[in-house]
Amino acid sequence: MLSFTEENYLKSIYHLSNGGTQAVLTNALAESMNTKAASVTDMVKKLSTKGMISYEKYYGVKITRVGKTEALMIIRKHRLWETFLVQTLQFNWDEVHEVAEQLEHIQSPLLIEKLDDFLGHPRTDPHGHPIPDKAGKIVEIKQVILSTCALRKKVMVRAVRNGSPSFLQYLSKIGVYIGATLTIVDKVEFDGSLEITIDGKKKVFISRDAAENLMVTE
Amino acid sequence: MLSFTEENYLKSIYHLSNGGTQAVLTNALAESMNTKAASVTDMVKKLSTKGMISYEKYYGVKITRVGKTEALMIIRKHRLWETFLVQTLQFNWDEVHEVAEQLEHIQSPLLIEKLDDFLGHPRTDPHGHPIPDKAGKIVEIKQVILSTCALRKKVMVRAVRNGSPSFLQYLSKIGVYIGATLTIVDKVEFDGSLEITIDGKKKVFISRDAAENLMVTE
DNA sequence: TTTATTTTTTAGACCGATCTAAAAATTGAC
DNA sequence: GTCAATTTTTAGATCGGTCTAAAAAATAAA
Ligand SMILES: [Mn+2]
Ligand SMILES: [Mn+2]
Ligand SMILES: [Mn+2]
Ligand SMILES: [Mn+2]
Repeated sequence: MLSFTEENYLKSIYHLSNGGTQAVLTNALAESMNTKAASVTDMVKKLSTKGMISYEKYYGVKITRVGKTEALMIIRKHRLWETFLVQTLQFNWDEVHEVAEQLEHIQSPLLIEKLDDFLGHPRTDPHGHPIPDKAGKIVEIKQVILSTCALRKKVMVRAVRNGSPSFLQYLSKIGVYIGATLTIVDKVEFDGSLEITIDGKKKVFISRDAAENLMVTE
Repeated sequence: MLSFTEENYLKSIYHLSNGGTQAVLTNALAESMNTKAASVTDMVKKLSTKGMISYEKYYGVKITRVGKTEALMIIRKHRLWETFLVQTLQFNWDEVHEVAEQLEHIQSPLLIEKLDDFLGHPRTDPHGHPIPDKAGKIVEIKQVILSTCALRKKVMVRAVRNGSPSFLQYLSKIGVYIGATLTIVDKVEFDGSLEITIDGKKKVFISRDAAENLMVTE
Protein backbone atom coordinates (compact mmCIF):
# COMPACT_ATOMS: atom_id res chain seq x y z
CA MET A 1 0.00 0.00 0.00
CA LEU A 2 1.40 3.35 -1.08
CA SER A 3 0.88 6.58 0.80
CA PHE A 4 -0.66 9.66 -0.78
CA THR A 5 2.81 11.17 -1.23
CA GLU A 6 4.35 8.00 -2.61
CA GLU A 7 1.58 7.79 -5.19
CA ASN A 8 2.28 11.34 -6.33
CA TYR A 9 5.99 10.69 -6.64
CA LEU A 10 5.37 7.53 -8.61
CA LYS A 11 3.03 9.27 -11.01
CA SER A 12 5.58 12.01 -11.54
CA ILE A 13 8.32 9.48 -12.20
CA TYR A 14 6.11 7.75 -14.74
CA HIS A 15 5.44 10.98 -16.59
CA LEU A 16 9.00 12.31 -16.45
CA SER A 17 10.35 9.00 -17.75
CA ASN A 18 7.95 9.05 -20.70
CA GLY A 19 6.09 6.00 -19.55
CA GLY A 20 9.10 4.26 -18.07
CA THR A 21 11.44 4.50 -21.05
CA GLN A 22 14.09 6.78 -19.55
CA ALA A 23 15.75 7.30 -16.18
CA VAL A 24 14.61 10.22 -14.05
CA LEU A 25 17.15 12.42 -12.29
CA THR A 26 16.79 13.68 -8.75
CA ASN A 27 16.64 17.37 -9.61
CA ALA A 28 14.02 16.87 -12.32
CA LEU A 29 11.86 15.01 -9.87
CA ALA A 30 12.44 17.63 -7.18
CA GLU A 31 11.30 20.38 -9.52
CA SER A 32 8.20 18.55 -10.65
CA MET A 33 7.25 17.72 -7.05
CA ASN A 34 7.95 21.26 -5.85
CA THR A 35 10.31 19.98 -3.23
CA LYS A 36 14.03 19.74 -2.51
CA ALA A 37 16.53 17.25 -3.89
CA ALA A 38 17.26 15.96 -0.39
CA SER A 39 13.62 15.05 0.11
CA VAL A 40 13.56 13.29 -3.23
CA THR A 41 16.56 11.16 -2.31
CA ASP A 42 14.76 10.02 0.83
CA MET A 43 11.53 9.21 -0.96
CA VAL A 44 13.28 7.50 -3.81
CA LYS A 45 14.93 5.11 -1.38
CA LYS A 46 11.56 4.29 0.10
CA LEU A 47 9.92 3.65 -3.26
CA SER A 48 12.90 1.51 -4.14
CA THR A 49 12.57 -0.73 -1.07
CA LYS A 50 8.88 -1.05 -1.94
CA GLY A 51 9.86 -2.35 -5.36
CA MET A 52 8.24 0.46 -7.32
CA ILE A 53 11.46 1.80 -8.82
CA SER A 54 15.09 0.80 -9.11
CA TYR A 55 17.42 3.42 -7.79
CA GLU A 56 21.10 3.78 -8.53
CA LYS A 57 22.96 6.44 -6.64
CA TYR A 58 23.81 9.48 -8.73
CA TYR A 59 22.19 7.94 -11.82
CA GLY A 60 18.53 8.49 -11.14
CA VAL A 61 15.63 6.09 -10.94
CA LYS A 62 13.87 3.73 -13.29
CA ILE A 63 10.31 2.62 -12.77
CA THR A 64 9.76 -1.13 -12.39
CA ARG A 65 7.06 -3.32 -13.90
CA VAL A 66 4.89 -3.13 -10.75
CA GLY A 67 5.64 0.55 -10.33
CA LYS A 68 4.43 1.21 -13.84
CA THR A 69 1.22 -0.71 -13.29
CA GLU A 70 0.66 1.19 -10.07
CA ALA A 71 1.28 4.53 -11.80
CA LEU A 72 -1.08 3.64 -14.62
CA MET A 73 -3.84 2.84 -12.15
CA ILE A 74 -3.48 6.27 -10.57
CA ILE A 75 -3.53 7.89 -14.01
CA ARG A 76 -6.57 5.79 -14.88
CA LYS A 77 -8.37 7.09 -11.80
CA HIS A 78 -7.32 10.67 -12.45
CA ARG A 79 -8.61 10.64 -16.00
CA LEU A 80 -11.82 8.79 -15.25
CA TRP A 81 -12.62 11.31 -12.52
CA GLU A 82 -11.88 14.21 -14.86
CA THR A 83 -14.21 12.68 -17.40
CA PHE A 84 -16.89 12.26 -14.76
CA LEU A 85 -16.55 15.85 -13.61
CA VAL A 86 -16.98 17.22 -17.13
CA GLN A 87 -19.49 14.76 -18.56
CA THR A 88 -21.68 14.17 -15.56
CA LEU A 89 -21.25 17.15 -13.27
CA GLN A 90 -20.86 19.82 -15.95
CA PHE A 91 -17.47 21.12 -14.90
CA ASN A 92 -15.50 23.10 -17.45
CA TRP A 93 -12.38 21.35 -18.70
CA ASP A 94 -10.17 23.88 -16.98
CA GLU A 95 -11.70 23.22 -13.54
CA VAL A 96 -11.16 19.50 -13.16
CA HIS A 97 -7.46 18.86 -12.73
CA GLU A 98 -7.05 20.03 -9.15
CA VAL A 99 -10.06 18.06 -7.95
CA ALA A 100 -8.88 14.96 -9.82
CA GLU A 101 -5.53 15.30 -8.06
CA GLN A 102 -7.44 14.55 -4.87
CA LEU A 103 -9.89 11.99 -6.21
CA GLU A 104 -7.16 9.87 -7.83
CA HIS A 105 -6.06 8.75 -4.37
CA ILE A 106 -9.37 7.24 -3.29
CA GLN A 107 -8.79 3.55 -2.65
CA SER A 108 -11.60 1.39 -3.95
CA PRO A 109 -11.26 -0.89 -6.97
CA LEU A 110 -15.03 -1.36 -6.98
CA LEU A 111 -15.59 2.38 -7.18
CA ILE A 112 -13.35 2.86 -10.16
CA GLU A 113 -14.83 -0.06 -12.07
CA LYS A 114 -18.36 1.17 -11.42
CA LEU A 115 -17.38 4.68 -12.42
CA ASP A 116 -15.87 3.33 -15.62
CA ASP A 117 -19.08 1.38 -16.35
CA PHE A 118 -21.23 4.43 -15.63
CA LEU A 119 -19.20 6.59 -17.99
CA GLY A 120 -19.38 3.96 -20.73
CA HIS A 121 -15.67 3.08 -20.74
CA PRO A 122 -14.36 6.35 -22.17
CA ARG A 123 -11.07 6.08 -24.06
CA THR A 124 -9.88 9.64 -23.50
CA ASP A 125 -10.29 12.28 -20.81
CA PRO A 126 -11.54 15.86 -21.37
CA HIS A 127 -8.07 16.95 -22.46
CA GLY A 128 -7.76 14.20 -25.03
CA HIS A 129 -5.42 12.06 -22.94
CA PRO A 130 -5.86 8.29 -23.15
CA ILE A 131 -7.38 6.45 -20.20
CA PRO A 132 -5.56 3.22 -19.29
CA ASP A 133 -7.93 0.26 -19.09
CA LYS A 134 -8.47 -2.03 -16.12
CA ALA A 135 -5.34 -3.98 -17.04
CA GLY A 136 -3.24 -0.84 -17.40
CA LYS A 137 -3.22 -0.97 -21.17
CA ILE A 138 -3.08 2.42 -22.80
CA VAL A 139 -3.98 3.09 -26.43
CA GLU A 140 -1.91 5.97 -27.74
CA ILE A 141 -3.36 7.61 -30.81
CA LYS A 142 -0.77 8.80 -33.30
CA GLN A 143 -0.95 12.54 -33.30
CA VAL A 144 1.29 15.44 -34.20
CA ILE A 145 1.91 18.93 -32.93
CA LEU A 146 -0.16 21.52 -34.77
CA SER A 147 2.80 23.76 -35.51
CA THR A 148 4.39 20.99 -37.61
CA CYS A 149 1.39 20.65 -39.92
CA ALA A 150 1.28 21.74 -43.52
CA LEU A 151 -0.62 24.80 -44.74
CA ARG A 152 -4.21 24.39 -45.92
CA LYS A 153 -4.46 20.85 -44.55
CA LYS A 154 -7.55 20.03 -42.47
CA VAL A 155 -6.59 18.61 -39.07
CA MET A 156 -8.60 17.61 -36.00
CA VAL A 157 -7.76 18.68 -32.46
CA ARG A 158 -7.13 15.55 -30.39
CA ALA A 159 -5.44 16.68 -27.18
CA VAL A 160 -3.70 19.48 -25.36
CA ARG A 161 -0.14 18.98 -24.16
CA ASN A 162 -0.20 21.71 -21.56
CA GLY A 163 -3.42 21.43 -19.57
CA SER A 164 -3.05 24.56 -17.46
CA PRO A 165 -6.33 26.31 -16.66
CA SER A 166 -5.22 29.53 -18.34
CA PHE A 167 -4.41 27.75 -21.63
CA LEU A 168 -7.66 25.79 -21.53
CA GLN A 169 -9.68 28.91 -20.81
CA TYR A 170 -7.97 30.67 -23.69
CA LEU A 171 -8.81 27.80 -26.04
CA SER A 172 -12.46 27.89 -24.98
CA LYS A 173 -12.54 31.62 -25.51
CA ILE A 174 -11.27 31.46 -29.09
CA GLY A 175 -13.45 28.43 -29.84
CA VAL A 176 -10.93 25.59 -29.93
CA TYR A 177 -12.08 22.29 -28.41
CA ILE A 178 -11.25 18.58 -28.65
CA GLY A 179 -12.70 17.47 -31.98
CA ALA A 180 -12.56 20.87 -33.65
CA THR A 181 -11.30 21.00 -37.23
CA LEU A 182 -8.44 23.41 -37.81
CA THR A 183 -6.73 24.62 -40.95
CA ILE A 184 -3.51 26.60 -41.01
CA VAL A 185 -3.98 29.43 -43.47
CA ASP A 186 -0.71 31.22 -42.79
CA LYS A 187 2.51 30.79 -40.86
CA VAL A 188 4.38 33.87 -39.69
CA GLU A 189 8.07 33.22 -40.20
CA PHE A 190 9.16 35.86 -37.72
CA ASP A 191 7.60 34.55 -34.50
CA GLY A 192 6.15 31.18 -35.45
CA SER A 193 2.59 32.31 -34.87
CA LEU A 194 -0.20 30.88 -37.01
CA GLU A 195 -3.34 32.11 -38.65
CA ILE A 196 -5.90 29.33 -38.52
CA THR A 197 -9.57 28.70 -39.21
CA ILE A 198 -11.70 26.81 -36.71
CA ASP A 199 -14.30 24.47 -38.22
CA GLY A 200 -13.82 26.26 -41.53
CA LYS A 201 -15.40 29.40 -40.17
CA LYS A 202 -13.76 31.53 -37.53
CA LYS A 203 -10.31 32.84 -38.40
CA VAL A 204 -7.87 33.56 -35.55
CA PHE A 205 -4.19 34.09 -34.83
CA ILE A 206 -2.49 31.88 -32.28
CA SER A 207 1.02 32.13 -30.91
CA ARG A 208 3.76 29.58 -31.54
CA ASP A 209 3.47 28.59 -27.88
CA ALA A 210 -0.23 27.81 -28.30
CA ALA A 211 0.39 25.95 -31.56
CA GLU A 212 3.03 23.80 -29.89
CA ASN A 213 0.57 22.70 -27.24
CA LEU A 214 -2.16 21.44 -29.53
CA MET A 215 -2.04 17.83 -30.70
CA VAL A 216 -3.89 17.02 -33.90
CA THR A 217 -4.49 14.24 -36.44
CA GLU A 218 -5.06 14.52 -40.16
CA MET B 1 -7.96 24.36 6.99
CA LEU B 2 -8.37 21.12 8.89
CA SER B 3 -6.29 18.02 8.27
CA PHE B 4 -7.79 14.69 7.37
CA THR B 5 -7.39 13.52 10.97
CA GLU B 6 -8.78 16.70 12.47
CA GLU B 7 -11.87 16.37 10.30
CA ASN B 8 -12.44 12.83 11.52
CA TYR B 9 -12.08 13.86 15.15
CA LEU B 10 -14.48 16.74 14.67
CA LYS B 11 -17.08 14.54 13.05
CA SER B 12 -16.78 12.05 15.89
CA ILE B 13 -17.15 14.80 18.47
CA TYR B 14 -20.26 16.03 16.69
CA HIS B 15 -21.84 12.59 16.71
CA LEU B 16 -20.84 11.68 20.26
CA SER B 17 -22.20 14.99 21.55
CA ASN B 18 -25.55 14.40 19.85
CA GLY B 19 -25.13 17.33 17.52
CA GLY B 20 -23.30 19.51 19.99
CA THR B 21 -25.71 19.27 22.92
CA GLN B 22 -23.45 17.44 25.38
CA ALA B 23 -19.79 17.41 26.34
CA VAL B 24 -17.61 14.56 25.04
CA LEU B 25 -15.18 12.81 27.37
CA THR B 26 -11.65 11.87 26.37
CA ASN B 27 -12.09 8.13 26.71
CA ALA B 28 -15.30 8.08 24.70
CA LEU B 29 -13.56 9.92 21.91
CA ALA B 30 -10.54 7.63 22.14
CA GLU B 31 -12.72 4.57 21.77
CA SER B 32 -14.65 5.95 18.83
CA MET B 33 -11.43 7.00 17.09
CA ASN B 34 -9.72 3.69 17.82
CA THR B 35 -6.83 5.46 19.46
CA LYS B 36 -5.40 6.16 22.89
CA ALA B 37 -6.54 8.76 25.40
CA ALA B 38 -3.15 10.44 25.27
CA SER B 39 -3.48 10.98 21.55
CA VAL B 40 -6.94 12.41 22.03
CA THR B 41 -5.68 14.94 24.56
CA ASP B 42 -3.12 16.16 22.03
CA MET B 43 -5.60 16.43 19.20
CA VAL B 44 -8.22 18.06 21.35
CA LYS B 45 -5.78 20.83 22.24
CA LYS B 46 -5.11 21.41 18.58
CA LEU B 47 -8.77 21.55 17.64
CA SER B 48 -9.29 23.92 20.53
CA THR B 49 -6.62 26.38 19.38
CA LYS B 50 -8.24 26.22 15.94
CA GLY B 51 -11.52 27.29 17.48
CA MET B 52 -13.43 24.15 16.56
CA ILE B 53 -14.10 23.04 20.13
CA SER B 54 -13.78 24.39 23.64
CA TYR B 55 -11.72 22.19 25.87
CA GLU B 56 -11.64 22.16 29.62
CA LYS B 57 -9.13 19.89 31.26
CA TYR B 58 -10.66 16.79 32.79
CA TYR B 59 -14.17 17.88 31.75
CA GLY B 60 -14.16 16.98 28.08
CA VAL B 61 -14.84 19.05 25.01
CA LYS B 62 -17.77 20.96 23.58
CA ILE B 63 -18.09 21.73 19.90
CA THR B 64 -18.25 25.43 18.95
CA ARG B 65 -20.51 27.14 16.46
CA VAL B 66 -17.85 27.04 13.72
CA GLY B 67 -16.87 23.52 14.67
CA LYS B 68 -20.45 22.40 14.28
CA THR B 69 -20.77 24.00 10.87
CA GLU B 70 -17.53 22.35 9.83
CA ALA B 71 -18.72 18.96 11.09
CA LEU B 72 -22.03 19.34 9.29
CA MET B 73 -20.25 20.05 6.01
CA ILE B 74 -18.26 16.84 6.35
CA ILE B 75 -21.44 14.91 7.14
CA ARG B 76 -23.12 16.57 4.17
CA LYS B 77 -20.33 15.39 1.91
CA HIS B 78 -20.34 11.90 3.38
CA ARG B 79 -24.06 11.45 2.85
CA LEU B 80 -24.16 13.00 -0.60
CA TRP B 81 -21.38 10.67 -1.72
CA GLU B 82 -23.20 7.66 -0.24
CA THR B 83 -26.30 8.69 -2.14
CA PHE B 84 -24.29 9.06 -5.33
CA LEU B 85 -22.70 5.64 -4.92
CA VAL B 86 -26.06 3.92 -4.48
CA GLN B 87 -28.21 5.95 -6.85
CA THR B 88 -25.78 6.58 -9.65
CA LEU B 89 -23.14 3.87 -9.44
CA GLN B 90 -25.39 1.02 -8.27
CA PHE B 91 -23.56 0.22 -5.07
CA ASN B 92 -25.44 -1.77 -2.45
CA TRP B 93 -26.25 0.21 0.68
CA ASP B 94 -23.85 -1.91 2.72
CA GLU B 95 -20.88 -1.11 0.47
CA VAL B 96 -20.82 2.67 0.58
CA HIS B 97 -19.75 3.75 4.04
CA GLU B 98 -16.04 2.95 3.81
CA VAL B 99 -15.67 4.68 0.46
CA ALA B 100 -17.61 7.70 1.70
CA GLU B 101 -15.20 7.91 4.64
CA GLN B 102 -12.55 8.72 2.06
CA LEU B 103 -14.61 10.86 -0.29
CA GLU B 104 -15.89 13.10 2.51
CA HIS B 105 -12.43 14.67 2.77
CA ILE B 106 -12.19 15.88 -0.81
CA GLN B 107 -11.86 19.66 -0.71
CA SER B 108 -13.93 21.38 -3.37
CA PRO B 109 -17.05 23.39 -2.62
CA LEU B 110 -17.86 23.46 -6.33
CA LEU B 111 -17.74 19.68 -6.50
CA ILE B 112 -20.15 19.17 -3.67
CA GLU B 113 -22.64 21.72 -4.98
CA LYS B 114 -22.55 20.19 -8.44
CA LEU B 115 -22.94 16.73 -6.97
CA ASP B 116 -25.92 17.93 -4.97
CA ASP B 117 -27.47 19.43 -8.10
CA PHE B 118 -26.85 16.27 -10.08
CA LEU B 119 -28.52 14.12 -7.42
CA GLY B 120 -31.51 16.45 -7.27
CA HIS B 121 -30.90 17.73 -3.73
CA PRO B 122 -31.67 14.52 -1.87
CA ARG B 123 -32.89 14.97 1.68
CA THR B 124 -31.72 11.63 3.06
CA ASP B 125 -28.90 9.21 2.35
CA PRO B 126 -29.28 5.48 1.56
CA HIS B 127 -29.55 4.69 5.27
CA GLY B 128 -32.31 7.22 5.85
CA HIS B 129 -30.05 9.78 7.51
CA PRO B 130 -30.76 13.44 6.79
CA ILE B 131 -28.37 15.36 4.53
CA PRO B 132 -27.50 18.84 5.84
CA ASP B 133 -28.10 21.52 3.23
CA LYS B 134 -25.57 24.00 1.89
CA ALA B 135 -26.06 26.19 4.97
CA GLY B 136 -25.65 23.27 7.36
CA LYS B 137 -29.34 23.07 8.15
CA ILE B 138 -30.53 19.59 8.92
CA VAL B 139 -34.17 18.49 8.84
CA GLU B 140 -34.71 15.74 11.37
CA ILE B 141 -37.80 13.68 10.73
CA LYS B 142 -39.61 12.57 13.87
CA GLN B 143 -39.21 8.83 14.02
CA VAL B 144 -39.34 6.13 16.64
CA ILE B 145 -37.57 2.86 17.30
CA LEU B 146 -39.49 -0.10 15.90
CA SER B 147 -39.37 -2.05 19.15
CA THR B 148 -41.42 0.67 20.88
CA CYS B 149 -44.31 0.45 18.41
CA ALA B 150 -47.74 -0.98 19.12
CA LEU B 151 -48.93 -4.31 17.81
CA ARG B 152 -50.83 -4.42 14.51
CA LYS B 153 -49.94 -0.82 13.64
CA LYS B 154 -48.59 -0.16 10.14
CA VAL B 155 -45.27 1.67 10.25
CA MET B 156 -42.80 2.71 7.57
CA VAL B 157 -39.05 2.09 7.76
CA ARG B 158 -37.24 5.44 7.67
CA ALA B 159 -33.68 4.81 8.76
CA VAL B 160 -31.24 2.42 10.34
CA ARG B 161 -29.42 3.40 13.53
CA ASN B 162 -26.60 0.93 13.16
CA GLY B 163 -25.32 1.05 9.60
CA SER B 164 -22.85 -1.83 9.81
CA PRO B 165 -22.52 -3.86 6.62
CA SER B 166 -23.58 -7.07 8.34
CA PHE B 167 -26.81 -5.51 9.63
CA LEU B 168 -27.58 -3.95 6.26
CA GLN B 169 -26.91 -7.20 4.44
CA TYR B 170 -29.17 -8.99 6.87
CA LEU B 171 -31.96 -6.48 6.25
CA SER B 172 -31.63 -6.86 2.50
CA LYS B 173 -31.74 -10.62 2.88
CA ILE B 174 -35.00 -10.64 4.82
CA GLY B 175 -36.49 -7.95 2.57
CA VAL B 176 -36.41 -4.87 4.79
CA TYR B 177 -35.53 -1.59 3.05
CA ILE B 178 -36.01 2.15 3.57
CA GLY B 179 -39.66 2.77 2.73
CA ALA B 180 -40.89 -0.73 3.54
CA THR B 181 -44.12 -1.05 5.51
CA LEU B 182 -43.85 -3.17 8.63
CA THR B 183 -46.46 -4.48 11.06
CA ILE B 184 -45.65 -6.10 14.38
CA VAL B 185 -47.84 -9.15 14.69
CA ASP B 186 -46.33 -10.50 17.89
CA LYS B 187 -43.86 -9.55 20.58
CA VAL B 188 -42.02 -12.28 22.45
CA GLU B 189 -41.87 -11.27 26.09
CA PHE B 190 -38.94 -13.54 26.88
CA ASP B 191 -36.26 -12.11 24.59
CA GLY B 192 -37.84 -9.03 23.06
CA SER B 193 -37.85 -10.48 19.58
CA LEU B 194 -40.64 -9.57 17.18
CA GLU B 195 -42.69 -11.29 14.56
CA ILE B 196 -43.39 -8.81 11.76
CA THR B 197 -44.84 -8.65 8.30
CA ILE B 198 -43.03 -6.79 5.53
CA ASP B 199 -45.26 -4.90 3.08
CA GLY B 200 -48.20 -6.91 4.40
CA LYS B 201 -46.83 -10.08 2.90
CA LYS B 202 -43.70 -11.75 4.11
CA LYS B 203 -43.74 -12.76 7.76
CA VAL B 204 -40.40 -12.93 9.63
CA PHE B 205 -38.94 -12.99 13.12
CA ILE B 206 -36.36 -10.39 14.04
CA SER B 207 -34.31 -10.11 17.22
CA ARG B 208 -34.66 -7.34 19.80
CA ASP B 209 -31.29 -6.07 18.66
CA ALA B 210 -32.49 -5.73 15.08
CA ALA B 211 -35.76 -4.13 16.19
CA GLU B 212 -33.87 -1.54 18.21
CA ASN B 213 -31.88 -0.49 15.17
CA LEU B 214 -34.78 0.24 12.87
CA MET B 215 -36.32 3.72 12.90
CA VAL B 216 -39.89 4.03 11.68
CA THR B 217 -42.77 6.48 11.35
CA GLU B 218 -46.47 5.78 11.60
C1' DT C 1 44.65 16.38 -15.65
C1' DT C 2 43.93 19.47 -12.28
C1' DT C 3 40.44 22.69 -10.89
C1' DA C 4 35.87 24.66 -10.80
C1' DT C 5 30.94 23.94 -11.25
C1' DT C 6 26.89 21.30 -10.87
C1' DT C 7 24.37 17.53 -9.06
C1' DT C 8 23.34 14.43 -5.56
C1' DT C 9 23.66 12.49 -1.07
C1' DT C 10 24.21 12.58 3.95
C1' DA C 11 23.66 14.52 8.52
C1' DG C 12 20.87 16.58 11.62
C1' DA C 13 16.69 19.01 12.73
C1' DC C 14 11.51 19.99 12.73
C1' DC C 15 6.50 19.06 12.54
C1' DG C 16 2.25 16.32 12.91
C1' DA C 17 0.27 12.30 14.56
C1' DT C 18 0.83 8.54 17.12
C1' DC C 19 2.39 5.47 21.10
C1' DT C 20 3.83 3.76 26.13
C1' DA C 21 4.70 4.69 30.79
C1' DA C 22 4.28 7.53 34.59
C1' DA C 23 2.16 11.39 37.09
C1' DA C 24 -1.89 14.02 38.39
C1' DA C 25 -6.73 14.93 38.96
C1' DT C 26 -11.33 13.30 39.58
C1' DT C 27 -14.75 10.08 41.09
C1' DG C 28 -16.63 6.46 43.94
C1' DA C 29 -16.66 3.39 48.12
C1' DC C 30 -16.69 2.91 52.68
C1' DG D 1 -13.67 12.58 54.81
C1' DT D 2 -10.17 9.44 53.70
C1' DC D 3 -8.45 5.99 50.54
C1' DA D 4 -8.74 3.27 46.38
C1' DA D 5 -10.12 2.96 41.57
C1' DT D 6 -10.79 5.29 37.38
C1' DT D 7 -9.95 8.85 34.15
C1' DT D 8 -7.10 12.12 32.13
C1' DT D 9 -2.92 14.51 31.33
C1' DT D 10 2.11 14.93 30.83
C1' DA D 11 6.66 13.34 29.47
C1' DG D 12 9.34 11.30 26.27
C1' DA D 13 9.90 8.40 22.09
C1' DT D 14 8.92 6.93 17.19
C1' DC D 15 7.65 7.42 12.31
C1' DG D 16 6.81 9.72 7.83
C1' DG D 17 7.71 13.62 5.26
C1' DT D 18 10.00 17.69 4.95
C1' DC D 19 13.83 21.16 5.41
C1' DT D 20 18.83 23.42 5.58
C1' DA D 21 23.62 23.02 5.55
C1' DA D 22 27.54 20.49 4.60
C1' DA D 23 29.97 16.64 2.36
C1' DA D 24 30.76 13.77 -1.63
C1' DA D 25 30.50 12.40 -6.35
C1' DA D 26 30.04 13.44 -11.19
C1' DT D 27 30.64 16.59 -14.93
C1' DA D 28 32.60 20.52 -17.33
C1' DA D 29 36.29 23.84 -18.03
C1' DA D 30 40.79 25.30 -18.35
MN1 LIG E 1 -5.33 16.33 -14.96
MN1 LIG F 1 -6.60 15.38 -18.11
MN1 LIG G 1 -21.85 6.26 6.36
MN1 LIG H 1 -25.22 6.83 5.64
